[in-house]
Amino acid sequence: MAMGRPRAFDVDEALDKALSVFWEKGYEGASLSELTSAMGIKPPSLYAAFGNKEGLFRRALDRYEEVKGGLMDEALAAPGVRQAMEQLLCHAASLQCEKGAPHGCMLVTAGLAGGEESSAIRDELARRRQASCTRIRKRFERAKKEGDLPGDTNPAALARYVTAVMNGISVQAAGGATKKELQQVAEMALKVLPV
Amino acid sequence: MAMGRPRAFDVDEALDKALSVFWEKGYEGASLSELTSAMGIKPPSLYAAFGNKEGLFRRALDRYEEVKGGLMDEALAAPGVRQAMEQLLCHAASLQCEKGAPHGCMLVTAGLAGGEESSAIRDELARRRQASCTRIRKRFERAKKEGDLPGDTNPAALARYVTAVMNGISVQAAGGATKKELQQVAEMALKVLPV
DNA sequence: ATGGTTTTTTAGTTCCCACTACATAAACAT
DNA sequence: ATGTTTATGTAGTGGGAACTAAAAAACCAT
Repeated sequence: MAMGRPRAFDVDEALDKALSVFWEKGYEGASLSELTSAMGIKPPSLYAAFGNKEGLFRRALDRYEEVKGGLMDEALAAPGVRQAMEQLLCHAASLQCEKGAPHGCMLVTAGLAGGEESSAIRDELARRRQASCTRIRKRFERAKKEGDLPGDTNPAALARYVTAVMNGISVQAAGGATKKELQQVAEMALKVLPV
Repeated sequence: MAMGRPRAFDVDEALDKALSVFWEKGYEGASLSELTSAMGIKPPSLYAAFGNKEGLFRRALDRYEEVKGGLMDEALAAPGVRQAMEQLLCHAASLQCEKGAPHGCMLVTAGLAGGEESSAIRDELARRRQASCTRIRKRFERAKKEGDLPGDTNPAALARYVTAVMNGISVQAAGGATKKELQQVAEMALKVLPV
C-alpha cells in the first residue's frame, strides 16, 4: 500500500506556535488566520491534523501542561511540604511574569467567561485547574501522614487556598504586576502554613 | 427650541441588562444581538445612547462598581482591620457564587486575554482591579497609623496579597467552586494578618 | 512509469460580527 | 397646523470568523 505525501511541517513545533497564540489571546480571542500564520501552515493542513479549532486548543493545552506540570511535580517533590510550597508559589510568581511569554497561567487567562459555543473549553480549563488543585491536596495529605503537618490540618482546604493564591497571582500577572510584587504575595501566602 | 422624541427605554434598566450579559459572557463573548435583545432595544438605539460596544461596556462597568464598590466600602469601614478583612473576604466568597448572578468578579472574568481590538478594555479592567487594591492598601495604612497593625507591616504588600486571594476566589467561583469551599479559602487567608 | 494514498494549495463557502443609512414616529416651539 | 429635533424600526452594510471543495503535488508499491 502507498504511504501518501508526507507532512511538510512538524506537529510539535506547530503546536508550540499555536500555544503561544492561544496563551496570549485566549481561546476565543485567537483567530484561525492568526493561528495558521503563526504555525506557518494553511487552514486545510490545520484541519487535517487537528480536526478543528477546539481540537487544536486541546492539543496545545496538553503541550502546555506537559511543561508546566513537570515544573509543578518538581516543586511538589521537595522533601518538606514547606519547601514544596515555597517552590511552587515562588516559581509561579517568577514564571508568570517572564519576558518573552504571555503573563499569567494559561489555564486561568485563556477563558473564564465567553459565548455559549466555547463553554466546553471553559469546562475543560476548569477541570484542569481542579486537577492541579488535587495534586497539591495529595501533597498535603502525604505531609500530614508523614507528620510534616499537624493532625488537625485540612488538606483539601489548604490546597484550595494555595490554588486560589496561585490563580490570584495569575490574574495580577496578566494585569501587569511585577515579579517582585508577586513574590511578596507568595511570601505572605506561605505564612498560613503551620510549619 | 423643540425637544425631540423622548427615549422609550430606561437607560439604567438597559444598562443592568447589558451588565448581566457582559458579566456572564465577558466583553468579547457578548454579541451585540445578545445585548440588544436582553436590553429590549434595537441597535440604533444602543448606538445613539452609548456610542458603541466599548462605550456600553464602560457604562455597564461603572454600574457594576457602583454596587460592588459600595459593598467594599461597607466592609472596609468596619472598626478593626481584622473585621474589615473578614467582611471583605467572606462577603466576596459568598457573593461570588450566588445563584441568579454569574460567578466570579466581573473585573476578573470579563477579560484577561483577548484580541488586539479589545486591549483597551483589558487595560481598563486591570486599572480598576488596581484601584480596588489601592483602596485596600489605604485601609491597611490607616490601621498601621492607628496602631491596629504592627509598625513593621507593609501595607502595599499586604493589600496585594488580599487582592490576589480575592482574585483567586473569583477564578475558583467561575470554575464552579461552592460557597463553603470559598469561605474556607477566605478563612485561611486571614491567618496571614498579624492581628 | 502507473496507480493509490495522503498532504498541500487555491479559492472559495456560509455565517455572524459590529455597525449604520434611511425613512418613520413622537415629542415641543411657534 | 407646521417645522424642528430626537428616538425608533427596518433593513441593510462591509468585514472577518470558522471552515471546506477541488485540484495539484509528493510520496510509496508494484
